[in-house]
Amino acid sequence: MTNIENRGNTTRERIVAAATEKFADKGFGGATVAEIAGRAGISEGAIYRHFVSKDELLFSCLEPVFDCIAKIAAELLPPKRELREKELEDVLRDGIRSRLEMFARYHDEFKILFGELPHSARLARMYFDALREQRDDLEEIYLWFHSEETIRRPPSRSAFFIMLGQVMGLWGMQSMLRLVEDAEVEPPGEMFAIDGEHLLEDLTEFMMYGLAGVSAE
Amino acid sequence: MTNIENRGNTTRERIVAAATEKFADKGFGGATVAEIAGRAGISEGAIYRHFVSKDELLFSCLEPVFDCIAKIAAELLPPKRELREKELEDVLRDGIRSRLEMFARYHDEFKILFGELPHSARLARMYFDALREQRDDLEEIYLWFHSEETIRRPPSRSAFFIMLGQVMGLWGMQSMLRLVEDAEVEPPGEMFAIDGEHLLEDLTEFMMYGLAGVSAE
Amino acid sequence: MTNIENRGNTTRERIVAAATEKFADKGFGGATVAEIAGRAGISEGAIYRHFVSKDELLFSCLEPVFDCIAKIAAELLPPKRELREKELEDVLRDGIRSRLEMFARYHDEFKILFGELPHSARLARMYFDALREQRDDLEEIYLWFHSEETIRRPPSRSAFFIMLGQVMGLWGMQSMLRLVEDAEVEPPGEMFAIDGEHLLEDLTEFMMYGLAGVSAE
Amino acid sequence: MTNIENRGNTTRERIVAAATEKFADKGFGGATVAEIAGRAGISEGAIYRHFVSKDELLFSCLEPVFDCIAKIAAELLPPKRELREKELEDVLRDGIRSRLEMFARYHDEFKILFGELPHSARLARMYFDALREQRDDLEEIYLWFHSEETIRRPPSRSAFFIMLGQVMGLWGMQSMLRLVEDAEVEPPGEMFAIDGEHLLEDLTEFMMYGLAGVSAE
DNA sequence: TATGAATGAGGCTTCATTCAT
DNA sequence: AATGAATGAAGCCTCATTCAT
Repeated sequence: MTNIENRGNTTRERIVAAATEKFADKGFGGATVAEIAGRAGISEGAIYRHFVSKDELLFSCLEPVFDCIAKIAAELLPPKRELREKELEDVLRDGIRSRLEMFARYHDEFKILFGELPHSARLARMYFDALREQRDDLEEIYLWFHSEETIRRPPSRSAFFIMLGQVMGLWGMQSMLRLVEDAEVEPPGEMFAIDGEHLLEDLTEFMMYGLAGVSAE
Repeated sequence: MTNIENRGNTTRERIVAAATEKFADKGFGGATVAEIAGRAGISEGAIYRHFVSKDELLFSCLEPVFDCIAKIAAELLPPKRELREKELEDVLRDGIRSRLEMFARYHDEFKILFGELPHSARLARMYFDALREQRDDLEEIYLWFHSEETIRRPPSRSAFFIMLGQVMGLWGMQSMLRLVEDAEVEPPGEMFAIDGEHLLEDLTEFMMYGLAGVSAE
Repeated sequence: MTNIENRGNTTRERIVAAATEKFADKGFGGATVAEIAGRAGISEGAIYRHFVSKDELLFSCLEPVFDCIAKIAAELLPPKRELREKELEDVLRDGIRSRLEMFARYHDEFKILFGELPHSARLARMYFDALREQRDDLEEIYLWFHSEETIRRPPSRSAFFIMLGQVMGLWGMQSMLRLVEDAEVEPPGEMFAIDGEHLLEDLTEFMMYGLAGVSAE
Repeated sequence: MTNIENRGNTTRERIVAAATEKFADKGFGGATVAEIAGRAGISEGAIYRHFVSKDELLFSCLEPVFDCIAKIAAELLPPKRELREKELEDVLRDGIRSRLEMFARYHDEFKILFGELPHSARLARMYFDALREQRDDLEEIYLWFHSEETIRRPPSRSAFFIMLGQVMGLWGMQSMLRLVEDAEVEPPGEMFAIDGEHLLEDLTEFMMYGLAGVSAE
């Protein structure tokens, strides 16, 4: 357990770091303000000098995720302009990689987000707002590759929804992996002995050609 | 909100029904014994004649899911014997359908399970145990279709993990859909206006051929 | 643990036997009606057909003790009439023996009584009433032996109080012994390896001559 | 009822004082945390900043008794070194007096201790441990006076057990007296109209020479 | 700013007692 | 008479939040 002090110089940053850790570990309801304060190395009351309530602290913890989701979406745009020079496979690989990296980097934050999402209308609203933006970028890319005849079918109604499902699947894999890594539970056999780089390749291939497909050429 | 009395005749069943509803709605920690009792139409203390603790009540709520997961795995076996007569596409479609149905039928239960999984070692262990069994069946099917040359590649280390990811993705889609349906939040545009039957077809197609692949023949 | 059914044929007697056992073991407050019912082999509700409340059950358990205290006092009387033919030592020995037997026979009951006495005015009143009767008998005996010049000093104000103290001491010894015998705790060395018959003799001698005294003759 | 604030300046001390009072009055199980808090003039929850549980509070209340028992035992030692210059009678009188004072000073604490002893293995163990130490000191004194021929008989197996009984008897007398003094019950006649100084003398005499004995000289 | 004791509402659980069967 | 499910009051304990220092 690294010294939490490294993660931020200001008291406020230390509190957010401690809270993120605890919320991820025990859930929002399961973590207590007292233990967050303890982890941050300050007193219980001091937290309320920086955050008006435990709820506000939660949203402060999640700020980075929403920023990150927005940034990821933004990253899709620039390539779009150079799309001519790119293969779908590379775009897919980059998208998967950046999302896996995002989930790894902000694992605690996403764990909190997806954990509380179902019980907080406000959070759900925020998340869906972030989603909306991505969809539009996604559509542009989709249509481009369809016009290039790399993607065979025009975007069905389900298309973007399926892509969302793919991202959720990515999260599911990541979090299962972490659950096992954290050694809290016995892993179910060699199923979880996954090598990151191979996974990325296999995933890209799967999303390109499925289980049974081959390249059209 | 339907009358909960319909869901079971015995008090015990009514309690489980009420608890499942509340746990799904607010999370295990967020739901109180008092409100479960209220929903079940009995007094708080009465719950403890039927369940030794709130924890035991949680596990009683989840029993159906574990039974169901086991049953789903079992369902894979019989088709396996008739595999010769079946196309991979049909097997895939059936698998997706049965999982979507499972997630729909036991939506509350899975919501509880996946919500508590990260914070309960015991639950995680139970879930992973259930997973292990499925993997073996999956492998047999995979190998069969590979020997038939329908599936192009031998099972990589990632293969079953990716399949797990696909199932998690299915759950992610379902729960997002429900979140929106429950009208607690504004849906993010027409992205969620999904028709079940089309989704099933599109998903099957996607898992068969990916975004860019075509049939080998 | 002997079958409690032996201790009484009627349901009421079985309840009293079970309650006495449980009250002695866990205290009045610590024992629950449910476990008493369980031990008696009947249902919880059935107890209330025989006793109006847990309190009444307590007093029913203690009836035998009060009867016994009265009987012990009565036993002192007959010897008094034959006092001429008896030595003080024998009277003492008999008195000690009968009390040790009483404490052994009604150990549970006395444990309950002395346990609740300090917290129940009603119980205290009942006990003191029983005490009063004994005092009068005691005085008669005391005076007789004093007139015989076996007891050297006229009864001081403290005399009967000291005798009461001796009886309490007897109870203290008995209950300590039982506590150790019940093997719930490590006995403090060989201090508790006591032989009943020797104890009786030693006690009689102690009460006759103290640590340092000798017979006057 | 004196203002409890006098008994300690710190909140913790006030809580212990209030708890001791309540536990003595109603027993450990009978006293509620709420009424202890009320008596201490603080809120219920505040108690848990100072004590981890009601149980721990109990042991904190009893600390003084165990300290005192140890001290009493220690006090026996110094006189032992000056035993040559002392009469057994003085040693007895001092021993009785110090115990009566101990029981008076820590009356509530001993009431709690002897009340819970039969139902708490942990407490019983602690008490017996304290007893063990005393026994060794007692033996030394006993043997000394026996070698001096003041005590007539070599220590029988029962000897120390009888001494324990005497101490229990002392406690019995004290607590009966207090029960009556507290005016909760009608005293059983003049039996309890005891004068402390006379009692001490009479007890010393009784323990020296019993009912019938005289000095050997 | 920071502390940490204190609050008070509320959570889980127990249990004497009642009541329909 | 008996059952045992149900009640409801109360007990122990937790914790977000406040406040005097």
